[in-house]
Amino acid sequence: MFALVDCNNFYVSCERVFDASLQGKPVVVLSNNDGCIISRSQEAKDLGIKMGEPYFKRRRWLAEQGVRVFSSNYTLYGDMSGRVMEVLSNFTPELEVYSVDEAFLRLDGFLQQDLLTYSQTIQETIGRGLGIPVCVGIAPSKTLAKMANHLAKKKRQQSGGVWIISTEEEREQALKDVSIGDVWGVGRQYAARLQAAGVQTAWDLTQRSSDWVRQHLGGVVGVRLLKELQGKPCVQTALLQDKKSIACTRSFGKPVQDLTQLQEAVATYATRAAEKLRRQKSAAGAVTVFIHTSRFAPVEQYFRSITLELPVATDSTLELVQLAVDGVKKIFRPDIQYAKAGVILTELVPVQSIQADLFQVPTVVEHKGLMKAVDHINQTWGSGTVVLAAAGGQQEWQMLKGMRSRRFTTHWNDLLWVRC
DNA sequence: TCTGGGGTCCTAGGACCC
DNA sequence: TCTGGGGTCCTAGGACCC
Repeated sequence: MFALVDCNNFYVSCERVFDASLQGKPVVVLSNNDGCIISRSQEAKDLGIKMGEPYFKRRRWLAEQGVRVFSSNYTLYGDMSGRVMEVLSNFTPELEVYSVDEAFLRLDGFLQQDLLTYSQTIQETIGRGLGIPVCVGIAPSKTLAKMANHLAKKKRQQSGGVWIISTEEEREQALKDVSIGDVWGVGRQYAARLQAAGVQTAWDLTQRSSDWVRQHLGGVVGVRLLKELQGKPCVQTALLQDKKSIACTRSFGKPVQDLTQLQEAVATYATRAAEKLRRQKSAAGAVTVFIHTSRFAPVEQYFRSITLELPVATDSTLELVQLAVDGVKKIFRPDIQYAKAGVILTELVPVQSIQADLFQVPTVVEHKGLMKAVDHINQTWGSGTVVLAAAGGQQEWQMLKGMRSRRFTTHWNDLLWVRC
């Protein structure tokens, strides 16, 4: 059996841990740059606020309703996520962290009744220890465990936040209770196509033949989904593995026209991406840089990107920043109002197995000591304590995040501020 | 005025090889 | 009239997830 443990309204719940006055109130957390609403407390959902709504459209209304609004504080959420996962790891020999707020636990050899009390213990332990409410779904496959978790949330009153699918009858009932668009792996496009073909619920899908599903649902992906719904596990999630690409992309706080400013932004993003790269002990063989206008603005649209290959893979911030800055110069066109830029590192390889050049010391080696020192300083004193001059000083393009809470658990100076 | 960011996998088709 | 068989690699695009 698999359990899926999923934190409720995760970002809002994190904010509530550090501010008791948020309990019982409508609260929302915004995406980067204060763009969209991406986490809502139950009270906010009850007010009719939708996932992904642009903040600016709702701003005044939210204020009128007394909704508490936060810019996103990913440093805090990431740290809280790590603590939740550590607690969960005590409950299973096999924990698969699936996303920032959810994880699969392998639970073999339990009786039905034991599963229920075990789930409640998990809920209580995380609730008491960390102040984060969670729901638990349990079933014989990951897709069904996702479905069970969905039902646990949907029928919170009845379920207490735990839902178990173990018997044939329970499986059939669950499949009939969940519409096809709510199935894990069925997005908007497929949902529309399936509904048009007469498939309304998960149960309807399981009544179709394997060949039919293969034709109508993305080939082998659909067939795997079908088996999972039948209770035969075959979906592998392997998110604990190293990333195959690493990106840092951001919208600007206000439009940018100036090449120097674009280069500063891109240098900053390349620095962040390089930090992530070194954390997983990889080196990049190629760097992609892009810049573009706002697709919502009624101006001439301009989308450009360039991919630069490295002769020898590297994890050096110095080299990656240089490449990114050179790249943006090549695709830059003046008189354009840029809204967003990004850096994507690809062709990642383990730093141990870099294909070296015969006549040159790889920068992975040459800059190793420097990078180690920089990472150490930034980890100890907070990211951004030391940066390259190429990242600029004023950073006028910085995204908006005026309503961010303090990074209570990770930043020494943020904590000090609270104490003072 | 103001609309996020970061990933994965699969498929089809083209180019190329023997 | 009739024009093989088997394979790899790469890329773009489309779908999905949180």
